[in-house]
Amino acid sequence: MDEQPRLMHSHGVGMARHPGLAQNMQDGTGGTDGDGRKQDIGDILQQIMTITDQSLDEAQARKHALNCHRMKPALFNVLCDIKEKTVLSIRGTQEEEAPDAQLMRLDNMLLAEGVSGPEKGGGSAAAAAAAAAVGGGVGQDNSTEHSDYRAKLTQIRGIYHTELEKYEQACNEFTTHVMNLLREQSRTRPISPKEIERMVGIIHRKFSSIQMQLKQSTCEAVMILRSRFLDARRKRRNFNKQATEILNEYFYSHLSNPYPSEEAKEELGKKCSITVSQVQYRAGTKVSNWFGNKRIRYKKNIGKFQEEANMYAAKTAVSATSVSAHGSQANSPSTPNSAGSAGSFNMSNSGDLFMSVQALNGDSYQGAGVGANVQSQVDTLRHVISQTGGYSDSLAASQMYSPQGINTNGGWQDAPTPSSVTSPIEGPGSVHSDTSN
DNA sequence: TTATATGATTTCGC
DNA sequence: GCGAAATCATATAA
Repeated sequence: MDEQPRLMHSHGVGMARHPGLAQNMQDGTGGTDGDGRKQDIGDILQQIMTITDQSLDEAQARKHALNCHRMKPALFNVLCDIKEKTVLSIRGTQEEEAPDAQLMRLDNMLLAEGVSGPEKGGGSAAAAAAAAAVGGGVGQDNSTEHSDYRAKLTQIRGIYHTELEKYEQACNEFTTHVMNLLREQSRTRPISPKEIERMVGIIHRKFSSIQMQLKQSTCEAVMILRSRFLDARRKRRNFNKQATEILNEYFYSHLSNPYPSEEAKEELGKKCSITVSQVQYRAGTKVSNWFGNKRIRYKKNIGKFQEEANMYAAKTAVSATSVSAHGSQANSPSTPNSAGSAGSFNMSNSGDLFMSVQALNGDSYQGAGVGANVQSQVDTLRHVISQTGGYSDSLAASQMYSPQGINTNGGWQDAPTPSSVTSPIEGPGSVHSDTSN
């Protein structure tokens, strides 16, 4: 019976430090002196220790009696305190873990990919970017694959949310169950609220590790989906007819210097509806590719492109003439400039045209006062004229189209001076009409 | 199925 | 970093 004081003291916990227990003991009928208290506690402990040796009925009866004992809450308080100060504190230090960076990364990724967070029309910016990358080209294929991508992403999103919900529900159910169980058990063994709390924490950690696995596999699924669609970007797709025409028009009307500036490339890209991938491509890269290929292939086999050149030259000349006939002095709205005008890259304003025609009869078309688009018009007109045999004498002395712009070294004159859409030649005397716009 | 056309990529020089 | 040239890969026509 002297086990109890030893127990108390061995854990550094004395009765005096437990107001509840002290109170109970003072208020109780078990006596107010120290011996009486020791006897009382000792009895209870003895009964607890011997409870397993008794028969079931007897044990039940004893259990009930113990449960109803006036000293029980006080004793449990003490035991809880001891537990907390020993086992739980040790376990607690071991279980404390740093904030999960991995989980945060996964969460951020899922958010960025449009899997978690608010739904934005079937995908996030990343999804749109990936889808844009997929399309690359023009037209229906793009939207088809885009929607295909979005559909698959939505599917992943759906599965993810369903599973997440399931896990959360299971977690809540299990937590409630365990809490009820512990509360129930707390009637027969000392369980502090802190211990219950800790247990809940453990359950949540376990479930969050399951959730992490779910997030990880979702991320993997999205990555696979994305890479599959991004691989499709590499797949060659022909530009549509309209896009090729726009590019060709620009090329042949800037034949002496077919090097569009970054601005011009972007503009052309827009006009051609060539979507540039935000993932890998810089804007205008597709246009750059096209011009790079075109220059090389044109130079390699000028004869083959003769007919095409004639066609576009004639087309451009006709446009220029019609513009001229209107007698407009201001910049035409159809002037392809950096301000983003619509329409094809045809001839510019009549003033420029007039000057260019004049220049054709002289030595130079790059003199002071020559406005934007002069070069393109000159290119075009020279070509047309050379084909029709007109201006033979005066033009024979100047640069003829055959091949226009390519010098003896096989390179383009002025190349690779970048030019804007509006002003292909940026010679010393040229006027930048694009900046005026 | 083959040839050709064409968009994309890589390599190299400047 | 840009462009030329070579090359790859694939779409399309024959």
